[in-house]
Amino acid sequence: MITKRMEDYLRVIYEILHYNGSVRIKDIASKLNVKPSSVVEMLEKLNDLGLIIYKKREFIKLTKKGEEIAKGLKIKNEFIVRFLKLLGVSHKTAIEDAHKMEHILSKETLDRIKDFILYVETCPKPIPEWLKNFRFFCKYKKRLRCKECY
Amino acid sequence: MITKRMEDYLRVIYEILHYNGSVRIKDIASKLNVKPSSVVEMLEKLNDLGLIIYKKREFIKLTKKGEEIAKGLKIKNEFIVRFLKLLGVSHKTAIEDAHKMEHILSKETLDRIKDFILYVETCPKPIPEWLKNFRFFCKYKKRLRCKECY
DNA sequence: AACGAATTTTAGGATAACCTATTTATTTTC
DNA sequence: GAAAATAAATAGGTTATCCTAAAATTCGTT
Repeated sequence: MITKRMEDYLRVIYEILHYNGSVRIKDIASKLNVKPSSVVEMLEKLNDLGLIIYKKREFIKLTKKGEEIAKGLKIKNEFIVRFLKLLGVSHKTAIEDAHKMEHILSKETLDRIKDFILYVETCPKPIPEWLKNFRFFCKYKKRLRCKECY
Repeated sequence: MITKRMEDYLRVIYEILHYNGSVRIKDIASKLNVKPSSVVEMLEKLNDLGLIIYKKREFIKLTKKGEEIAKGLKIKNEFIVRFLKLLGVSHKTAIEDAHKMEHILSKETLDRIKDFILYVETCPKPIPEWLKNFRFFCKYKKRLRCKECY
């Protein structure tokens, strides 16, 4: 069974790998705010589960399976961030909340989130009128007349 | 520090209390899919934190503080469920996902969710055109012309 | 009021995370 | 190339949550 925390580690390993070319234990530790010894412990588990290849004092690699999971999380995460930002959530908070949401949302909810993004982004206008009005509403708690529904 | 799991217990106690008038350990256990012995252990912790009043073989009561937390969770939960349903998520999934989301969402995201609900519900039409169109889009993956943006 | 069933409590363990302190290995610098 | 600095690994603990099995208590029925 892959736990939420294992997912966190996989995502972080994936990110560092793609940013740096290689992963060091202390980097994982600092990204996740844990001590290196905790990282080593988790690396052993992930290795035993066939999600990474970890041998003492050697470079860490993701296996096919591990990489797939990490990539899936990253994609999920990006959708959630985009969604929250459409909703008017700030960049910083969107990222924070997305990291928590990516572990727990059902496929169904995630599909609706994707649909929502696509719906907004396929609008002929750069930002749909209703979304502009919603943003205004968030800021001033006042509804603008909207052509469509009045 | 109140953990997510403590929050789960508080919410369940609150719900059973308002549904039944009194709470029994086995009911909490079955709602949370744990064994009664685990419940007892948690009740002791919640009691020590001043969130409930629990004495062996007596009725369980929520303290002021415990009740506030539980009520807060319930309200959060209800907002999230409403929001997910606006997005087209099914009732069952909305409830499941909301129970997970209620522990983790930031105030900011929750505020945007509340705004979204209010924005939709204060529309002069019972369902805004764009939302109707979005629902259609979810189902058929096809955009309807929308007056406002074309 | 007593017996059996249901419920609650206790005792003793398990697991997944985390930690600190220490040891071992590698890398850098003189 | 050896000492100092950095990084990684190990050993031994902690905490939150869960469990099973057994003991204690209460409840419901006769």
